[in-house]
Amino acid sequence: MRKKSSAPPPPAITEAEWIVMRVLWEKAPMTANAVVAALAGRMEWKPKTIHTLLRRLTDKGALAYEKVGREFVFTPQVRAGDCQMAEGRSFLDRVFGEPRLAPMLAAFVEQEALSAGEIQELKRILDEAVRA
Amino acid sequence: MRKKSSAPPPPAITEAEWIVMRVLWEKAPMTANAVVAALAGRMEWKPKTIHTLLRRLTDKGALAYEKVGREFVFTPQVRAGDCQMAEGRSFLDRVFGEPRLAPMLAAFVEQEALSAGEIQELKRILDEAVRA
DNA sequence: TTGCATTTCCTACGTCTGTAGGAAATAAAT
DNA sequence: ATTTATTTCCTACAGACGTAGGAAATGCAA
Repeated sequence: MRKKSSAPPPPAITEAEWIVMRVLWEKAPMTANAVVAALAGRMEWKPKTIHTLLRRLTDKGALAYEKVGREFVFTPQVRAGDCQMAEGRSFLDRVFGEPRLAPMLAAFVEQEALSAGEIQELKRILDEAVRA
Repeated sequence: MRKKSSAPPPPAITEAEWIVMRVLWEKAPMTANAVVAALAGRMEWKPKTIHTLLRRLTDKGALAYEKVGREFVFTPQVRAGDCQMAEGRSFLDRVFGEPRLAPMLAAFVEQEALSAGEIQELKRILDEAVRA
């Protein structure tokens, strides 16, 4: 049972920062260079850019580092799920005026943005939620 | 059957702009002053601020005005649903790395962020989507 | 037609974000 | 102990955004 997270609200993460957080959440602990390597090709970012993002994320408490040799090894200090929820609620508020999922789902349905397969998948997720 | 919107992608709308768009989508056509009045109390915005937002929204094509007497009467040029979908996909991409709803729903479930009532509501929405 | 009150138009400014460069520090090699 | 290669630290800068002020225009009243 995931904790209900009444802890301090996770820091706001910007678009570019989400990209580096995702690699960290997947493979941390990682050195700066490992992050650069993981993003090479996928992103057209100079290493300096990634270093800046790592520093900013560290400044805002989303990451912490430990010095190993002369390199820093970064580890997330916030859970992906917590950040996703915080962003999700803020998104729902901004775009739908309330923090519930229903209006968003309704909008997707209304716009015929869901395939039959995805509808099944969503139902399955909800069924398991009830059963849990 | 809502159109599938293959039209030009709706312009990006910022946080503050969403607030004014929501009142416009609800009660347009409206004069600038009507918008100011509608937001008075709810927002701590000076009228000038709202005027700026109306101008920026007009500049980016989200609104259009018609001159009536010496006032402008504003009307949305984009549908709420289209903007919500565009924002939604961009949000899902940014935060979950893919534009599907499933990971977001799974995150809400995982974080126990859904009441039993809301789960029922979501299921109902999906059931009607199938039946449509 | 001349003021006047109201609206719109243009300008501003600090912060955040994406994107990165150069300087300084420091571990490793010789 | 020096040199050198690598890492980190500090600085930068343009564009977007929140927030708004002052100037200019334009209907309306007298």
